[in-house]
Amino acid sequence: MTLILNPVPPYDFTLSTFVFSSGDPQIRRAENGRFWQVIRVGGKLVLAEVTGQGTTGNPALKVRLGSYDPLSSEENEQAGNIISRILNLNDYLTPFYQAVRNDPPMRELTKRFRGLKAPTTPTVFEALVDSITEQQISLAVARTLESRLTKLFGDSLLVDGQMYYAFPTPERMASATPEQFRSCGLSAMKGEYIRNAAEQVARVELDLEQLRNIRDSEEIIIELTKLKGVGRWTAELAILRGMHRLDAFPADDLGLRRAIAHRYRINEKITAEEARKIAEPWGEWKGLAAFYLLIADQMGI
DNA sequence: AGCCAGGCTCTCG
DNA sequence: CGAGAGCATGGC
Repeated sequence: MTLILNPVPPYDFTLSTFVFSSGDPQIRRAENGRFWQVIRVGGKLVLAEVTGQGTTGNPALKVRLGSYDPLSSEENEQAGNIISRILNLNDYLTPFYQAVRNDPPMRELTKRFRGLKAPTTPTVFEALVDSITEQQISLAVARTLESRLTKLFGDSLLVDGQMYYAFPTPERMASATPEQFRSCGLSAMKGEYIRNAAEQVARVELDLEQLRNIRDSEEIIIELTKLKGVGRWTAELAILRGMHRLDAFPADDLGLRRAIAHRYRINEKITAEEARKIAEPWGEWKGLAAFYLLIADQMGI
C-alpha cells in the first residue's frame, strides 16, 4: 500500500532525515534517499518506508506501508498522519527564519539548511527514555544502549525476511528487571529511572501524552522533573524531541554549547548561562535553532 | 591505559 | 546548603 504526503514547503526530505543516517537499520534509518521505521497504527505494527519526491519548494513524499495484515483505508490514513507528525511535515518554517534573520551566524545556517524540519519521536515516552539513556555518556555509546533496549523489549515485525523493532511499550519496560537493563549496558540507576517512569505511565499515574496540552513548556518541565532521574536537561530534551516544543532549549547540553561556541567563533567552552544569552534573540524558536546547530555540528559544518 | 563523554542523585561536612 | 563521589560503556 502506498500513500502520497504533501509537506508544507519549504521542506528538504534528505536533510530532514539526515539525523537518522547513522541509525540502526532494524529500528530507524535514513539511507539513499529512503527513510524507514516501524510505527504503531492502532494495535498493528507497520513498517513505513518513505522516499522523497519533488523539490524543496514543491515537495512530496511517497510512503510504502508493510504489515502482517492488510490495512483498512482508515488505518492507511492514520499511518499517513503518524508519518506526517513524526516528520512534522506541516511545520511552517518561515517565521523561524524571520526570527533569526538579524543574527548573522543563525541566518547563514538557516540559509544553508532551508527546508530542515526537526523530527519527533512517535511517543513522548520514547523521547523521555532516550533522554535518560543519553545522560552523561557520549552519544555514540547512548545510541548503542538505545538499540539494545529496543531489541530486547520492543515488539518485532518481519517484513521481506527482515526483522524490525518498534520502541518498547511502557507496560513492557515497567516489568523489566534490573538485570535486563544492566545487560543492555545501562547503569543500575538509569535502569530504575526508566522502569519507574514506565510504571507510572503504564498505570496512568502519569499521562505523558496529555502533558502536550499544557500551554507553557516551563510547566511541563516542572512536571517531568518530578520523576526520579529527570533533571532540567532531560526534561527539555524530552519535550523538544517528543512534543516538538520548539522553544525548549537545553542550555546545559554539552554538545549544544560546543556547537554554539563553534558557530559564534568563541575559542573556549561556554557556560549554560552564556548559551542562554546567545539564544535570547531566537525567542520562541530556541529549540529549533538548537536543532539546526546540532545538525551542523554533526555534519562537521 | 586511562580519561572522558549531551547528568543526576545521594552523601557528607 | 555546596561540593564531591559514583555510575556505565566505547572511542580516542
